[in-house]
Formats: sequence, structure tokens, C-alpha cells
Amino acid sequence: MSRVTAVNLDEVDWRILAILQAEARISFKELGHRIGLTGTAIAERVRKLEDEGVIEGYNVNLNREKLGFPVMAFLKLRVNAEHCKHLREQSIALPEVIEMHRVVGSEYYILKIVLPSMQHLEAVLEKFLQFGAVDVSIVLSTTVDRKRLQKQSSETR
Amino acid sequence: MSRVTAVNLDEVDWRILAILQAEARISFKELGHRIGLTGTAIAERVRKLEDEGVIEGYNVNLNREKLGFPVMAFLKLRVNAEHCKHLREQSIALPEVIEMHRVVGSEYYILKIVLPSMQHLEAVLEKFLQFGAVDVSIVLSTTVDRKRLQKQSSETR
DNA sequence: GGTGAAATGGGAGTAGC
DNA sequence: GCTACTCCCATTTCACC
Repeated sequence: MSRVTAVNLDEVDWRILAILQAEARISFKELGHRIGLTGTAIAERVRKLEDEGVIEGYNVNLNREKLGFPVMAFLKLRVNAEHCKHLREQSIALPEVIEMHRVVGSEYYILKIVLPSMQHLEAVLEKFLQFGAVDVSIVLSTTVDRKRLQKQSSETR
Repeated sequence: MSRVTAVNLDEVDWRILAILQAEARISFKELGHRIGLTGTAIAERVRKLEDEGVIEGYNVNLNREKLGFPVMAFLKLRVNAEHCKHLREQSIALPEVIEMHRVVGSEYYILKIVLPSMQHLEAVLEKFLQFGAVDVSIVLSTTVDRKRLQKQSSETR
């Protein structure tokens, strides 16, 4: 198990990340203006964050409904050990599966899937039921999503 | 319940979105170069996608471990109706809760949380146990994350 | 570690087609 | 959708603090 040490960030780095989490296409000049530094200084800090691997990339935030995937669901799968490899391959290959996490309990997986309609759910479920038991939770509404990571106090709260 | 109609996108739009999902800070000129259009044409299409609400924003993709949140978990909560409002407020206020979804089953919620350490889990659980039963799934590893949304065939596969 | 200035190359935005 | 144009931004390099 690889141990990843946290990088030391100062207040300015956290402020940069807070803004980038909401407006990743902002110019360094504007970013510097908001924080009170020059664009040059900001550019250097951002490059450092990229080099250290704190920043892994930049994404666009898309509206699922408008792209034709109004249905979202979580699947919890209990999979026999011999099927794990196939489940991985299936999850990577299926465009419907946007997240897959192995969770505690020897052979449990949680998948997040998106679908054009409820009619598609049955077809996707069929693909996973061959591996083991599936517990389905269909999302009705989302209250919190992509909340920004922020500096937390170091105490155990 | 508001009904959101899917927007009609052509092949070029989907190719733009595919690239932006991976490299959101790319210049319009470079984006146009890869697709075979001019930067001006791309900029116009992107602005249209923003105006239509297909593109909701741009994010930076951060490394949780390096920011000091190596632990991730899913909570499934069964909450009494009178506690729903407090659960919402709690989830919005707590920086540890990065997603909250209401799922089928009259009073079920799924939360995704991130934590600096396992020691923090207990404190967070305490806050939710007052509302009802909590089922915890600690993430061991993530196989698929932020998979790109892509055009799917319209047939029920 | 930051500023400020100058120079370069390239991106963004606009107007006309 | 393209081209041509202008303006602004990013990047590098310098001296400086």
C-alpha cells in the first residue's frame, strides 16, 4: 500500500485552489488580482502545484440532464472473488459507469452510474447480476455535489 | 418535478466536450487545431454550450491524498422525516461531506465524505447517528473516477 | 519568495465576408 | 464557418528587494 504524504500548502495556495475549483479557466493575471499578487507569482505557484501532483488536471463541469443522462444511481455489488477481474473490465468498458470504488467488506464494490432513462437500468443491471448480488439506489435529487476541498483544522473535530 | 430536455449536440460538440473534460484549460486555438476548425469557431460553440447550460463551469482536479484527505467513505443514512432538514444543513456545513444524494426508499440518503484520517471518522459518524441509522462503506481503492460522459447510442442496449 | 519592466509569441474577441 | 485585425495575456528573463 503506497503511503502518500500530504504536501505543505500555505494560505495563498489554498486560496488559489479555492478559486480554481470554481473557475478553472480564469487567467493567472485575474487570479493574482483577486489574491493580491502578480500574475507571474501565481503562475509559478500553480506550476509548482501541478509538478507536485496536487493539481492533477482541469475538468469541465457538465449538465447530465442536458446531455441526455437524467438518471443516476448507485450500485453496491457483492462479487465472488473469481469475478472481480471481469467486473473491473466491465466497469471500465461501460460508459454508464462513471465511478467504481472497492469498499471494506472483502468483496464489495460501489458503482456510480448514469443512464439516458430508467429503461436502460434493467439492461445495465443484467450485466452485473451475473457477477453477484446487486443493491440499487436510484438518485432522486442531489443536495451537495463536488463540494470544494478546503483547509480543515488539524484537530480531530 | 422539473423536466429538463436534452440539448441537441452534433459530433463536433461531443468532440469538444470530450477534450474539455480532460483538459479544460486548453486554448480555443489548440482545441480547434485538434478538431480541424479555427479557434474562433470553437470559441463560439463553447460559448453556446455555456449559454445553454450544458457547460456549467470549469474545475480543477485535485489529489485528495496530497491535500490531506486520504480517507474516503460512503454513508447510507436512514433518516426520520423530522430530521431531514437538519441533515441537509449538516451536510452543507460540514466540509467533510462532498456529495449528498437523496435516493429511493422514502428517507434514504447517500453521502460521500473525505477525511484526514480514520480517527476523524468517528467524530463525523457521531454527528449523523443522531438522525438515524448509518451504514458505512470505507473506500479501499478507486478503479474508475470521473469517467467522461460520452455520446451513447440511443437504443436500449 | 516576491516585484516590476521589457520583449516575444500566442490567444481572445470583433467585424466583415 | 473563415480571415484579418486589434488587444490582451502568458511566459521568459532581467535587475532588484
